[in-house]
Amino acid sequence: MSDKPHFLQVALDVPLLGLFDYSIQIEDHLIELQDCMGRLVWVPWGAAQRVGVVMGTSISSEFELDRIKPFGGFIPDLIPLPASWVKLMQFAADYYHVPVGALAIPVLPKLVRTVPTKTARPRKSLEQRRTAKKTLPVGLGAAIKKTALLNTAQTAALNHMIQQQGRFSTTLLHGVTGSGKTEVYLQWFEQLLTEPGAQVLLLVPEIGLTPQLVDSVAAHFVGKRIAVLHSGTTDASRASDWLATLYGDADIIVGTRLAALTPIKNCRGIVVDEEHDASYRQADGIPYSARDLAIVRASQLQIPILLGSATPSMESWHAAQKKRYHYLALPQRAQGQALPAVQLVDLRKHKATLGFSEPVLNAMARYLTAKRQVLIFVNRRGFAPVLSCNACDWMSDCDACSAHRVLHHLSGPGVAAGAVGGSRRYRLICHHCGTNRPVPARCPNCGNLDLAGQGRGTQRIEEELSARFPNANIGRLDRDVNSKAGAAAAFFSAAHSGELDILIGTQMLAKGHDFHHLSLAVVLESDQGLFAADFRAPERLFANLMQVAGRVGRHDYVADPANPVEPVLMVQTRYVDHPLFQALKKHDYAQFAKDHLDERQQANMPPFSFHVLLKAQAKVAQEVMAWLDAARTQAQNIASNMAQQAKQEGIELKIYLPVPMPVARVAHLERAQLLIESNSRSSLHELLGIWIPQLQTQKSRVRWQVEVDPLEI
DNA sequence: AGCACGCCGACT
DNA sequence: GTCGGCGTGCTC
Repeated sequence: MSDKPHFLQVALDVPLLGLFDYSIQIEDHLIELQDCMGRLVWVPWGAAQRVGVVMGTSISSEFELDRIKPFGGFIPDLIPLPASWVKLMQFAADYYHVPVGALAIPVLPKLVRTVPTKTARPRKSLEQRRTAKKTLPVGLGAAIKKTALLNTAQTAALNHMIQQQGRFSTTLLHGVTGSGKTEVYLQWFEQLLTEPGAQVLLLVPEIGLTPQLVDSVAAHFVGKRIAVLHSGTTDASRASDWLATLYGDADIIVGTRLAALTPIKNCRGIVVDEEHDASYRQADGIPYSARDLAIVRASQLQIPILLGSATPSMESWHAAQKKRYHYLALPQRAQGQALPAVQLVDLRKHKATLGFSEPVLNAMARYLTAKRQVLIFVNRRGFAPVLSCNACDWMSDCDACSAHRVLHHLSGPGVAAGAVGGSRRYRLICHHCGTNRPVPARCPNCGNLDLAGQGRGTQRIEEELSARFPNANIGRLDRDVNSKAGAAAAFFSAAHSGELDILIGTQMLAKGHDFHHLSLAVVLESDQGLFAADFRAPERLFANLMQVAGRVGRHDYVADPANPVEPVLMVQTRYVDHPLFQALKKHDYAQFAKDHLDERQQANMPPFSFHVLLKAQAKVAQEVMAWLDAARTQAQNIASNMAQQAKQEGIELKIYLPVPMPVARVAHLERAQLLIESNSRSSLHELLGIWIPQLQTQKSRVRWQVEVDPLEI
């Protein structure tokens, strides 16, 4: 045999770009070098051991040979991850300019990315985990299965998707809430799954909030095996569902953003539900867009992908207008129900007391009397956004962040009467760093006893409404409720059974759920979305409002002349004439999108340009700004070197001045950012390819991160 | 990011 | 006398 050297190029979850070479004695492992591709390995890393993925193999290395260590071993009982997956990861790493391992490793189940040691052998081998759980959640049986009849638009959409089979295409399915997008997904999947060994991928924003979608999948697919992938499952079930996906044991894979990166044996079609949803992008850790990577994946695999939304992202809408995506509309609700009427309540004419205007209160009373549910949409959790002193200018500022600490009720409902100051029933919590403090008995600044919460959040609305409507059964859903085990489920079950009369909640209440008893939805305030600094704020506001509208009156509404309680969405605003609200009134997404895209084009904003954001943080603000200034100079130099050829092609690179982030200080760290805008995506990437390595070589206390296609700027 | 090594304050 | 603070430097 040969004694030629052999090397594995391994991706590790470390903040260093590139792959790491390790030597391997292939004879010892009875393996051909090329068969190592995609395998999970463990390797020595400094003093520790880590799990990595083999992204490449070689018989030579650029690294100093005497510093190359032998790799530790293969993760046992595991087939290699597919070549198509390796390719996807490589693309994603190049595109987002991040280490491959930083993307690929964290999405592996913990039980798979554990270094096997002699002392702590895993309790079960991966092979046992894969085979033991033969019964993935399987379709629930013939009694439940009913294939709904499709209306004309749904049938057209389904036929279109079936025609795409076996080639890459992106289709935008634009349908209002209740228009039956899910049924199109399911019947399309059913077609795809008739091919032996085929698998399909369904991406959803947040599984916990869309259990009804998962239920309909289970109900629809009798005898099919479903894998569910999201961060909320136990390690064991995450591992077995992941393995089922990799080995082709699962037919349908339903998951959140991380499922976009999961290895799948034979994926034949992808659906991204609610494609506009920010949770596909929002990141703790590496910022990537699961929706965009799903499209890349489809293109690499030459399979069709379907993006569904009632309020498509401006990017997708624009792509559909430019015919890069197919466009399909489901213009009506599947059962022909009307969309709720939208009433704008002019806050300049109707003064709001405790947040509620007279017309809204009257309507609430009327709907409650008629035994219909009422939903109140509030965009702040907690009791009051800030506690302040009535005698001086003290406010409950967080000492670690440039933000107020939010006044929170400690425990559930129960009206907390009396003074807030010193009460043990309240806490001050910073929503940025999480610090949690008691409420001072007196003003820390002047000693005054009169401390009061300013503004209102979900908890205060709940309390005030229970005083106004003492006979109403009120339930609340926000992140605080959702974080308590079982609390969200209890809320939804009470809401669905009709036990609750008033539902109060933040965004998460507007997602996915179908409330049969609900006829009135109220949005208390939304105007900050109209004039926010973030250019995407109107898009988010419109999507939220449409989503709230979609909760209302989705079920058979029987007109009763004695009780006129038709489905209604009421929005309180000071800007009734704003085009956004006028479009909302007509449920006219296309009108909103046109207006808003025109604005984007005027301002040269995405999707008419591309963004890259350099974010930096350190303890001292000047240090951050100085570092960003230096980084900016470097970027300008790189850009001017690129400029000559670029100019001929009309390429522009605009490097903005660094600015502090909207919340400048979080957890004692000062944060600022630098935006680069270009009409050429490839020029931005060329710039990053030179810039990032330069930034990495200079050592500094400043922590930084580059974000490609940032969602918020 | 971890994790070591390294040189200065309040404790059994 | 040492436990431990986190600054700095390295990882194929």
